Amino acid sequence: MTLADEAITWYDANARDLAWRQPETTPWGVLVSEVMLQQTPVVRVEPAWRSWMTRWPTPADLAAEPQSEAVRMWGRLGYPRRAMRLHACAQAIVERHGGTVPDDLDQLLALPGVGTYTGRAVAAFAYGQRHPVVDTNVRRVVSRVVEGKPDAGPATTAADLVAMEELLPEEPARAARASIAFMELGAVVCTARAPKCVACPFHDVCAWRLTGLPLPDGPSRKPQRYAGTDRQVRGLLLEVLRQATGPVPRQRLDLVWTDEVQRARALAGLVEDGLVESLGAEDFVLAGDAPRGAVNQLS
DNA sequence: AATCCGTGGAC
DNA sequence: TGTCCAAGGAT
Repeated sequence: MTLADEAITWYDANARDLAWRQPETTPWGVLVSEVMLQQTPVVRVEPAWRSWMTRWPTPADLAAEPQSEAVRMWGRLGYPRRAMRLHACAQAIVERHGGTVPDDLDQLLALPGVGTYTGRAVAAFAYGQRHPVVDTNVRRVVSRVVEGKPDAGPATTAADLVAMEELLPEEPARAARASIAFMELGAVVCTARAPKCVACPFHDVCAWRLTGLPLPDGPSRKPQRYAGTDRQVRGLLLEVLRQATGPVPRQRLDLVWTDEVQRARALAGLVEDGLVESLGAEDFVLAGDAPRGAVNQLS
């Protein structure tokens, strides 16, 4: 039995029954799930995915609505520009691909918000193709089991893709299943903290365990701060704009954060990023909410 | 390559 | 409480 075979056997018996894993899920449904799962936990994605797919069952359904509706529907999943890009992605799918999610990896990678992980995930999980799919879970599992290291590097590298490719079975559908199995293993057993080695199918072959579960060496990389950052201020501003049904006066936005300089910088950033539009200089809306022709192009 | 980009739950 | 981290992407 290869590692992939072991992983698949384990997955067949232990896979979570997630909404987007139902056989009737469309490639669009897979794509939406993958974008939502970028840095957001499964438990928070499930209800959002159901609502999203009910409202916009196809790319054309989403593409026909303003971006602001996508950002509102996104709610508090975090990183709202993912919603913006998913909306742009739906429009690109309609324009370039006649409303069908492409099955070609290069075409997938050309879509807004679709990077190395997401493009491969859609090609493999929606279309059953044989591509290595490497996310944080896969990197951690391979790092521990194969390399004996407690943690993987911070981002997917070309070397990671090659290493994973060599672990995959030849048959495409089975390769895709191996990838989802490695991911699931990393998500529920070989977790970042407190891994459940007793429940792991690699218990007896894991290089990390066989060398005594060594701790990470060297300084860990800097934790990302959140409190007090522009990201927090942007989040507060956007929350107000999501709730609003009409233009929001600047004075209302002034209430969310006392530091005027930082507040102004955060708001300008949201406009720069295309999440917010200004109406005149004193009113703001979620981008897409503005009546046609009402947007002040300069500020 | 390093940083930025939201949010909430577990410890 | 503060820290860590959760199916990344873009620049």
